[in-house]
Amino acid sequence: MPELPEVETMRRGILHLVGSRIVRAEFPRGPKRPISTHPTPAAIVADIRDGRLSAVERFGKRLALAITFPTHERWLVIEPRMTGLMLVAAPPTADHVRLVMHMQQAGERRRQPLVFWDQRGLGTLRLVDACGLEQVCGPRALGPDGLAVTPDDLATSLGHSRRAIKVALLDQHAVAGIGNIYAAEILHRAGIHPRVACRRMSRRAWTRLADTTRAVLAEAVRFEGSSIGDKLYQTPARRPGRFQHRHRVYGRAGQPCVTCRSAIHRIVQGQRSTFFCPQCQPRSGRSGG
DNA sequence: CGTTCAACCTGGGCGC
DNA sequence: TGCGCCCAGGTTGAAC
Repeated sequence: MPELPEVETMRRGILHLVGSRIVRAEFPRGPKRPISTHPTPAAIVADIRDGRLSAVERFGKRLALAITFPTHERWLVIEPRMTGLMLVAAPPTADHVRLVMHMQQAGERRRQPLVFWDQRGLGTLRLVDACGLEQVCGPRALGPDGLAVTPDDLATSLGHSRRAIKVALLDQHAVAGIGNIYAAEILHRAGIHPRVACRRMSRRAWTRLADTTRAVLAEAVRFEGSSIGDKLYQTPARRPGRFQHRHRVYGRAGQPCVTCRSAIHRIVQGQRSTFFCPQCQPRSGRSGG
């Protein structure tokens, strides 16, 4: 579920814990199968204990918690994948709680749990040093962040690609943070057909796409992400996001386009659903407004 | 280079 | 009620 806006909302929702100490951490017994971690859960628990949360960063769809000690620093890199959530409120179910960090602010007695919850368990946790962070979240691993991507970034990395633009937008090496929902919403607002080959994109189209990408993602952050059918995704305080009310194409196959009233189409690209309006998103150029 | 498929998982919705 | 199937916001690696 979580794409850039959802992960950014997670980041903001736990920022108030910066400065607090990890008194204790645990991987609960509940889940049937363990999630993927590196190193082992036991090693992570031992290595983050008594560390101080000194920063919360986001790299594309990944969250990175800086944990500092008197002598060194570690980063806990969290990849929520489909159903992972960071929570400071009571989790939806007890049996999908993957990691609990008991946080304590300096001079306070009260402990506050910071939870990673993941129903499907496809999420991953990695505890790395600064060098490891570079490998996992640095520019060799991820392209420019979706909130800051420029026309030049896109034209340079994708301008010669034969891939369909929708598929390319999901490539985290090209732009970091876009997933299936926002790829559809961005292309609709930019008036670009999802099957257009990257190499056929004009300079104007790259500009429109980069500008729209930043705008849509920033707006989705303001609305705290998308909670489809109020199901899984919620903010750390367990509020649903509100950007789903502004979706124009995602999940709307057969329904009228909000701008031109013609029916939204659903196709499959790279084994994933793509939603678009054939009227507003012509294969070449731009028809209407 | 690019595409396709399977795999990793749980759970909701649907048709029968 | 139950079963089988399809679907889902992501990523990876192997095969072609």
